Amino acid sequence: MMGKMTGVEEYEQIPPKVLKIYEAVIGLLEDGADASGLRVSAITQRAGIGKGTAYEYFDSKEDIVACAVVFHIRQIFSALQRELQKQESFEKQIGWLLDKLERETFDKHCFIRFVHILTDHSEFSRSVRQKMTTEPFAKYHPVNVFGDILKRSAERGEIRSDLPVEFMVCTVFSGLLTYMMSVSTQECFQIRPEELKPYVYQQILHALR
Amino acid sequence: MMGKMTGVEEYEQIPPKVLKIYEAVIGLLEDGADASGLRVSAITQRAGIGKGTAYEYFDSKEDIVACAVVFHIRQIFSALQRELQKQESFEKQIGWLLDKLERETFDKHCFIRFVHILTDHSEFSRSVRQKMTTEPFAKYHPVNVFGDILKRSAERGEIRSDLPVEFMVCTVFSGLLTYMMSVSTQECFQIRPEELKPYVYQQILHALR
Amino acid sequence: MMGKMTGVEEYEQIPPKVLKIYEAVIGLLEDGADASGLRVSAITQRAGIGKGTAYEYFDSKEDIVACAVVFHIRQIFSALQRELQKQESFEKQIGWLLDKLERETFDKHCFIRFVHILTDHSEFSRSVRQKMTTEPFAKYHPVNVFGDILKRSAERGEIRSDLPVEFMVCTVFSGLLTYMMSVSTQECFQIRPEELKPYVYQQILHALR
Amino acid sequence: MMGKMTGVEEYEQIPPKVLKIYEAVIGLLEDGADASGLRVSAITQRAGIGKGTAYEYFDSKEDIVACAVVFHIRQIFSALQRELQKQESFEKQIGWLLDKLERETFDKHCFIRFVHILTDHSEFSRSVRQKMTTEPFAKYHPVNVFGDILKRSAERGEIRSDLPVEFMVCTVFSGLLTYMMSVSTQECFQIRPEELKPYVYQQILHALR
DNA sequence: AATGAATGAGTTTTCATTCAT
DNA sequence: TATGAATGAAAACTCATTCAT
Repeated sequence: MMGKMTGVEEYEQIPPKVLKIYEAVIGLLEDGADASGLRVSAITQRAGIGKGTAYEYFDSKEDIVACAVVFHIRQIFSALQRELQKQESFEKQIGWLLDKLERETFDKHCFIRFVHILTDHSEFSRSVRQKMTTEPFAKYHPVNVFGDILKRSAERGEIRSDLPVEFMVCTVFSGLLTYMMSVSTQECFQIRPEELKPYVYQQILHALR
Repeated sequence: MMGKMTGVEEYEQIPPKVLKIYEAVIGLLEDGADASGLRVSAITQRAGIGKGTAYEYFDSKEDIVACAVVFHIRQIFSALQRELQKQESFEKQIGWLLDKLERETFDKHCFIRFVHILTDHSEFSRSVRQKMTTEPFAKYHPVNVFGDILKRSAERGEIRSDLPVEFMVCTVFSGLLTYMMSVSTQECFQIRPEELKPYVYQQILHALR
Repeated sequence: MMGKMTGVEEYEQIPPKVLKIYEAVIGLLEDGADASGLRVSAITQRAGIGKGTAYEYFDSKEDIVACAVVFHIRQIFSALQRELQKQESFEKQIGWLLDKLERETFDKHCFIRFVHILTDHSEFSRSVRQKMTTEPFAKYHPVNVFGDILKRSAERGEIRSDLPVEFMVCTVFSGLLTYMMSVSTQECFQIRPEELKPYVYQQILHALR
Repeated sequence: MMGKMTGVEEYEQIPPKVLKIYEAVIGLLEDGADASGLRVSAITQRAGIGKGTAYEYFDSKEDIVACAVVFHIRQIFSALQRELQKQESFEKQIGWLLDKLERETFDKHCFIRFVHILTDHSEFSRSVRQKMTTEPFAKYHPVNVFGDILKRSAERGEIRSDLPVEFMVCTVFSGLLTYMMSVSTQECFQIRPEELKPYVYQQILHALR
């Protein structure tokens, strides 16, 4: 092989063993491990490959995890993009998003992970953020995915067009976050996600229309 | 000494060496380390104490870090509570908060860390959440601190009172977090926090009034 | 205080805290700890004294344990000596011994410990053996205790007098050992101590009469 | 590698590095260390392997030592079994044993170690005893090795057959141990092993015929 | 004389990384 | 290319001993 993985290769260019590694990392993260606590042996064992093989494709453990997370975020958001584009109106897009986040724990975790990566200042997050600015990732960057949706909705006149698109992205994020925080905090204060969903829905639409 | 530290002792009951440990942990986290990557030797060195001393007060490294984080969150939010109560109106409280988060990196990190702990599902966060539900922590629990503020504002008629207080807490949190995300996302699209601040301010007030 | 304990002081000269230490060590050994695995904190805690206090009386942990074991062996065998001397005949002495070892787990362990110390070649056993040759321990040395009994029995004509007393001591030891081994090995082959006792009794008497 | 070592694998299935570890442990024990005082670094250094390698095959230091001791006991006693079976009569077997124990310090230590393990009640001995009851160890279990010898002798009419075989095993063991004790007790009363040997020989035969 | 908090040297143990196969 | 046994540097953790009180 020529060079090592960067995490921003096109899907087709990713060797099958690397895909297995990515799946293993994400699986372990879903199971509650945290990024810096992952062990290479756990990853390769779950991936069903030899430990040495991981080092054929990556330079270090940190690299493995960062690439896997970048890959995962891209997968989820590119799928999200396709699905969102199928919805007819902005209202339906927001509704579909909230339903999706209610149904798919996997996507919810990915979204939360993305927010963490955007906000914290650990070395790990910094390196993931750096990878996410590299082409060809940019078009799947969550900020761009939502930005596109919003731009088109504004063009169609479904939402106001006097606000900078970046502000509107923040509004959507903030709404989704509110919703997901409420799910995670059910332990400490009692609201059920179903009750909250319509509030959030209204809040986002109200702010942008 | 009787038992080991739990992280929810009253400030006066915390031995001086333990305070040094807490300060060291927080200092290292502010410097960009992430919770599970901290080394006991780094902590005790920074605290200026012997390595064994840490184990006089705590059972394991995980415990040290979890207690320090719990202590820190409590310190920041109890101070925040005092300050917020000095503000005359809800509007001024939100304004003061945004200003504070812009000024004080320290508080900003604490806030972000708290939201991460509230939302992710790692073993570490779970243990911190568990500690935060233990008395006498509860009255400084961020959710309660903001809950109180919101309840009083609703009573004074400054904000609507038809929404569950928990939802309003989430709204405030996610608004603040969105603001803080903008700092990290400057890399990928250009919004400056100063520009976003008034928008977030409006959005929070708008959603709650 | 002048010098540190040697383990061969007369009972009256042993300070109360040292007696507590000895009891704690023996108690821990009875509970299944092995000599080199004992911890000073466990000993002083069980003794109900401060950790530093142990070092007022002893130079090191090894010293504490060796002195305690020497003390214990002496206590048990000096008590044994007194009791044996009350028995009228050699036959009754052997019978009483076997009954005692069946009843008193404590004494049994002491006896086994003594045999271990006589036979193994660890640094610890060497140091205990060395202490046991120091006056005023000698008169309670198990070999002498049994030697005296046997000499008197020979003088009274109860047992043969053509054998060196050392050989006869070995015969008694060997018989007792057979009995105690059978108790310990009940796990792997099925004999009950009660069944074996008469065999052992006969074996010893038979060999010496 | 699948699972960790248990100490009862067949000789051929034991990886070479594990054999080196076993040899190192036994060597260190022969040199006077006691089981719980062994250091992993001393073991691996003597074995000529990396420290981490020991943990590829075992879970803990305790495990390493227990497995090594079990292995050693089995080796010695299976060799002993072969040799004893070559002797024509029970008399010759006992004679050969005493000569062997006089000559071979190595075997003597193994024998003593075995008796200690059989009789004391430390956690370590308990775990070794437990391993020794596991197949395929059982057929080399010292009690069985001697039990077989005695059963055959009884069948050939060389020794009495009215005694339980287990009791006879204990008699042989305690006779041999008594002999070995004399070496250690030379310090306190003067019997030389050579003088004692014929006496022990007679005593064992006498008790069993 | 008695204490026990503090220590750090010395352990055990882990695990990313290498490299011979 | 793929492997996983072997490694050792670095980490967590222990605990005998000291010493200020």
